[in-house]
Amino acid sequence: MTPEPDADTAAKIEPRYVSTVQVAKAMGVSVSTVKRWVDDGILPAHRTIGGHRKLLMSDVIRLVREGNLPQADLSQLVPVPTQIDLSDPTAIRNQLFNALQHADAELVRSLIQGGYHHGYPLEVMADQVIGPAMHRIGHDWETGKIQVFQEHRATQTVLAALYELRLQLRTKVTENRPVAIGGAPEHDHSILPSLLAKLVLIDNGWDAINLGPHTPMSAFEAALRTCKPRLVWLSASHLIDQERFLKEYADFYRVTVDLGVSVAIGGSALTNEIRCRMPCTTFGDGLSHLAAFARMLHRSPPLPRRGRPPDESDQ
Amino acid sequence: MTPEPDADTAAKIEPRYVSTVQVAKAMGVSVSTVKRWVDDGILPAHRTIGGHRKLLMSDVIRLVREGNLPQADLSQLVPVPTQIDLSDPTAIRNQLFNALQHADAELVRSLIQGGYHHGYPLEVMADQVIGPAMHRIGHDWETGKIQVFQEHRATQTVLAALYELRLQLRTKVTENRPVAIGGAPEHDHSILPSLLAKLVLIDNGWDAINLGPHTPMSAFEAALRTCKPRLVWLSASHLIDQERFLKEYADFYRVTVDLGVSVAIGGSALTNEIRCRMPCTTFGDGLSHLAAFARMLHRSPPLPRRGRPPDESDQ
DNA sequence: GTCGACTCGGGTAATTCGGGTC
DNA sequence: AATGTCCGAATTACCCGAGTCG
Repeated sequence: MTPEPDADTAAKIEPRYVSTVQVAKAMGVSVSTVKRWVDDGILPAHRTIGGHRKLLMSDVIRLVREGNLPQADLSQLVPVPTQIDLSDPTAIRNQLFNALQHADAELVRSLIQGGYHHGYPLEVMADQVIGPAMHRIGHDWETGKIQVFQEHRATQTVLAALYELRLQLRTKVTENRPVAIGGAPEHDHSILPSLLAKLVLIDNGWDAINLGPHTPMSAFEAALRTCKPRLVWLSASHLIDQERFLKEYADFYRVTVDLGVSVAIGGSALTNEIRCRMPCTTFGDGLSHLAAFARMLHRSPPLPRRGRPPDESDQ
Repeated sequence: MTPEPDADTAAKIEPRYVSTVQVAKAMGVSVSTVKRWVDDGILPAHRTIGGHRKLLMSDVIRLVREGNLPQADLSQLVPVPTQIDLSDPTAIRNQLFNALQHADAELVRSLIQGGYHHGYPLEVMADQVIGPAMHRIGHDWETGKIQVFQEHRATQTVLAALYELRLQLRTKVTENRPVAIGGAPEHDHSILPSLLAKLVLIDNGWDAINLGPHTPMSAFEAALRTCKPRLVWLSASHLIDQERFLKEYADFYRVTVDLGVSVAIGGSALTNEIRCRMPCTTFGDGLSHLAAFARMLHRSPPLPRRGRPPDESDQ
């Protein structure tokens, strides 16, 4: 894995270098083999001062094409077999929107995975690419520009691409990943926001359990007691009965305080009016907030449980 | 305590490539035979620079399932870490149920993929393993034995495993695959049945488009006209307003007849009483029916369109 | 400056290749 | 005609202490 391509700024990407291990995995051979190929001059490589090999992606691609490994898993290295523009999130978003309109699943996959592997953090992909594209799809549907089935098909296409991307996230070897639980509230049947939240958390070193859409607050509460998470996310895109939701949420939040669990809420359904009535640890307009909060929390000790002073043995 | 997950979480990259010896062992033939098959073009393979053959797993799976080789056990190729019993679907189902109860995602993945690669067709896995296991989860939830969130978590776990399995299906060459479209009707929010139908169709050589849950019949109709499928599947697990559904379905069915599209319906919500009132090309109690019907249809010419004799220019 | 993760070497063991033969 | 087996040579994979990276 690349040693943390930090997530603050993601707008500038240079010619991308990869390590021997990455190439080995992509081509299905061992690291020793890649090193030997480099040493034998088959595969050009630059060296760092300390002697580490740094391979230019284009060189790897060339070897893969000239050699006979066309279907090597270059999705980790070369997201784009065709010509797509990854220069900035807005460009990706527009291409994604078009690809979704034309139901080009292959292109959707390339754009989402390409953007991620190109260096954009997952939360940026979610907030600035996938979210807006899907929102525009939804808008065009409401205004009659596209049909219902196209919206459904687009959702399914993105879903498939995201589950494929999930397999490529950097799952750090460091065990003891803190647990997070989340989902969408009752009567909210949107799938993507909560799945994206899960992926973002996984990408940030968490062990995220997604309860999926249409999950009543009572179920969150039960999951809380069973799974002992440090964080709960709630992604609300549609609310049927606001008052009832707020009431149940209030009960739920009391439990999280008792258990010392942080609560992160978000979603387009949470208007200013509503969020003012929702106590929580953090609110975010997008998954970038969630990611930042999760990173912060990951380095902090658990919240103290109410009614019990912090134990000396903590920390 | 935690249900004892496997030693180190399988953060390892799925071996997309396998060697000739691995294939030979899995298929019960000798290495030379595999090499000859590769050289004769029967089995596609790529070579490393040094000349070693690297076989793509999906190619192997495809060969095994097309040419019906005896006792090919591809589960040897799939890393099955723990000792699991693949001897018969019932055993897998029970293990799957337990794994879902304990939220052992890794084991769920191994069971589903292991069963498929062990030789059970996808429709068998769906009808005799996944379906019953999820049904039992649902039953235990209704009777209060397990909690809501466990049911949700189980669904999400299976979902992830299925999307991963999807990448291993014989999605080989783009050889004029006939198009199928399907989904769940309005107010039916179950995800798995329709996804399983999609996977079964893909595995049987179709190009399946899943519109997902909660899709109104009008959307099916629009998709029909746009995508020109040869087959439509409708998976109904929950019906809110039966009469309205039947009425809208009747309208929809008329369109399918006009367009010469076959209609396959199924799902636990379609009781005898209801199905008697639903005209369709075929009804199935499970995906085995759908698979058989799809295979039959794949070898047949398209249905004639009503009111117009088959045109020579039809493709 | 500490630290964990990654990479480099190089040596050795294990696979795989190709061809020829049963 | 199709497989299975045996061989030396070439290729690849595994191992591990030391050094590098961020």
